[in-house]
Amino acid sequence: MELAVAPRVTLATATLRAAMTRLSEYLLPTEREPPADAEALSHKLMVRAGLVRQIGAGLWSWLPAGWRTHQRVVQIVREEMNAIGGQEMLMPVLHPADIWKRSGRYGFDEMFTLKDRKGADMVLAMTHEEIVTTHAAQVIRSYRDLPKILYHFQVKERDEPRPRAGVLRTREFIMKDSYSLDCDPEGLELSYEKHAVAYDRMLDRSGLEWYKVKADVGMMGGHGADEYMAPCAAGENDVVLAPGYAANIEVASADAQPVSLPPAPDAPEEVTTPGLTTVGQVATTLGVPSGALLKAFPVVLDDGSFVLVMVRGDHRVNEIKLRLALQCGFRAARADEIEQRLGPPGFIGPVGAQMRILLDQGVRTDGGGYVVGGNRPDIHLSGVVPGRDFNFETADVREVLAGDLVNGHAVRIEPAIEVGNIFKLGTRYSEPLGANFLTQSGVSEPIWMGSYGIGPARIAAAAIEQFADEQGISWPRSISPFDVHLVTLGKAGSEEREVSELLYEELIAAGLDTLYDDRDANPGEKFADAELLGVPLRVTVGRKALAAGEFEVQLRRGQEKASVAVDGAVAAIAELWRRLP
RNA sequence: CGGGGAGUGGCGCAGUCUGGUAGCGCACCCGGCUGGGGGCCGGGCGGCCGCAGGUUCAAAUCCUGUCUCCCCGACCA
Repeated sequence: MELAVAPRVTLATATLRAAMTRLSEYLLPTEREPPADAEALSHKLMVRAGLVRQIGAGLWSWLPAGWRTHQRVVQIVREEMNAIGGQEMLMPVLHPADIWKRSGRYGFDEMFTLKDRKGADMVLAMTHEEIVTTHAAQVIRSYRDLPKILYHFQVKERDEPRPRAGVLRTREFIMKDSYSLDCDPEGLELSYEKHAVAYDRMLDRSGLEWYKVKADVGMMGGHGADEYMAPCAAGENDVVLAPGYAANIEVASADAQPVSLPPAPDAPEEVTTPGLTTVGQVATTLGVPSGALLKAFPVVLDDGSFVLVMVRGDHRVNEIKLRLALQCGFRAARADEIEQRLGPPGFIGPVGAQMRILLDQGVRTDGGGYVVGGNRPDIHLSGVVPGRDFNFETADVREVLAGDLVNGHAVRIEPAIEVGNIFKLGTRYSEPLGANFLTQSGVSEPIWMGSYGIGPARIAAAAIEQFADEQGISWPRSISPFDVHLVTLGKAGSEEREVSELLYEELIAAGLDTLYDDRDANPGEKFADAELLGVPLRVTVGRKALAAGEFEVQLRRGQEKASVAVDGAVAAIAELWRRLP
């Protein structure tokens, strides 16, 4: 049996080729059962498929096959960063604490800190804004030195309160973080847009389903942020989606679904509600929808003043949106404070309240009476009309619900994992760290910065979450640890085995990354392992097909089977590979 | 940080209540059979039962302390 010499195919990942990948020699410790404590699908499958192993809470080692996937994602990210003019560098993980003290970001609970032998405070990198900015301060002198996009792939250390779901939320992980340095807001805008383009391409190339959503800037500070979300069951965030709209639920805004209100009488009426302290209880007892109630959420601002936040009974206050609306930090009022300022918790309301009242914009103010707490034990008021019975300011502070409307379309809400984010930092770091440059007119100004992160491990895990089936992982071809999983069914010395050896060499020569299952194992075990690992193409060399002059090929996704003629097999396999998702 | 659960061989577990010197399945090693969906037979290796202290003639088992891990929530630059 002779194999036709295949034309050499050029593949994007050609530079990553590794030589010997015979399963008989390869470290791929597959397990039949998932770890008992694993919950998330990707966690179970990554361990079962031999991709990763845990060494402590939120601390994971990448085994050879898992690392291949990680590195493939890294390479995609690198290529797209380079394509927008990014310059790859490397900054340390261990930092002098002083730099973080100067930027005002020292002492977070999530920050790992330590002392060196001289007793100097050190920190482990949570991110690298402080470090790049320090370098920029040292090195950037003039507008002629700008703009720049600098990036690296480096370990981040975060003492997460609760690591979870395998590789999805860890205390140590590799992130590609890039930083743009510009002269002015316009320059930053351009760098930000370049990153948006690069991120779109990275995620498309990685084969993921993903959304770009509007996001909270959080404690990064700055002027604007988008997040890249991969929908999956193990996701930690909820994204709100409608045609032409995508936002993190933390900042999402939509029109509330209407609720029918009873007509309001001329004045509020007292109703007795003994012991009824929840919206559900009151609504049921009074026979009105819970949306016809107003819920009071008293908060104490950082300046000590009280604000009574009111949302519809079927809505929830979104604390991030509330913080944005208040432009101020706050905490929920304590029971004793509520008692003192308003009335018994469970019966508080806006009528007669001597404080600022913030009414969510989902509340109708065009007539119709609401039920509110009466600020006295066992008393509610019905027929309350905002504006008539109490004064208020309006703000959008409620959490969006599935079915709410954006541009007339009902939104849906999906769990998703954040795989990347882009932030406009502005001068948040350049000012405190003195990263200034001289403008054309000789004036010293702070550099305008942006910061952009993406997590290869999360991309890998999200891909598993999105495409796995009963049998195991089903990789998108661009980030699969291998291109082809070659299974020989022949015993040592058989014809199948000899042909497999030749085919293996030819596949590699053709530029296809091939894992060769040359173990002396039963077919069932080989197939089960192949499906668990999830390489997109499986080529099987078996006696019957070989006698017919064919190899069997199975596409992992959908498990569709096909045959290729032994003559020209490599070219045919390469062609199949090219057409994979 | 609040709530819940768990630490026994590489993985999954039983044994703990009722103390007597550790067991099962898979994996692994050796030999043989089988050879298209985790197959079969025989023979083996491997664990100071998370750690420390205590009670006892005797502790995986009872007591005290401690460490670790997981899940839900809070948190999440």
